[in-house]
Amino acid sequence: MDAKKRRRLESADFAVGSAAEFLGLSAEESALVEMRLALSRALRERRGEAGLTQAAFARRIGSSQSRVAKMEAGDPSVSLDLLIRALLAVGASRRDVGQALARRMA
Amino acid sequence: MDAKKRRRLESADFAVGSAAEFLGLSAEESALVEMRLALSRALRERRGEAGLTQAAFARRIGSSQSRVAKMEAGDPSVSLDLLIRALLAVGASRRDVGQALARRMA
DNA sequence: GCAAGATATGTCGAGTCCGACATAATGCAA
DNA sequence: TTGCATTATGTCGGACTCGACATATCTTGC
Repeated sequence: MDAKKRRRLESADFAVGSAAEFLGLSAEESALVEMRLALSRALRERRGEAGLTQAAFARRIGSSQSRVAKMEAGDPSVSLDLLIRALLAVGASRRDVGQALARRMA
Repeated sequence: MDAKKRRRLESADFAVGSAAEFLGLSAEESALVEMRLALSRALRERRGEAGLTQAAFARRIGSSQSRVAKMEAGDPSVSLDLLIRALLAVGASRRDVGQALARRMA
């Protein structure tokens, strides 16, 4: 997989416009990045609504505060797997995850 | 994460009824298994429609026939990450992935 | 029933991702 | 400001997933 080689990309802020084109990402690569960001946002929202701190949430899912911070930051060291597990842990359904994953930027 | 310890579960066939309850999986765990299976099915469908053998598809995405077989079998050694990348590689959109992931068994 | 193509299963070294820890930055009430 | 809670960033050892290879088990046409 070609994407593998270019893995450690900055997760980017999208401060103005799509950073994807700027960085020369393929359609597949940018779809992956967008998915990660979309799930990140969903996770932060849900954790907030649940009134949990990152540390409290980390304890609840058997992880650490730093990793939760990275999840929510869309850090490239965080897999979609982990994000999805975390979402399920805050009560998201399979359907919720599917929607979150497909949702476009605000 | 508690799921971690019980990781290497058989991916199960669901020959009759939900194997999830039988195996004593938590809601979260079975949601993950179901997602993996749902993506597996979507991948096999799309590859079929594209008229590709597992080997041909593997070459196309820079992987191996055996791993593609495992992807389609819902093997626990295959991450959701990989399945999603594979789906994108056969032309699925982010939306397609979201739908596939949420779709219930036939 | 055989052969050949396709798919499935088992294993392994290499590289990735995870939780943990340390520490820095940010926020926010007193 | 100062102090305390929360969130962000950097780094590691070890667990996990990857592609690859070997081999076994289907399929399908003959």
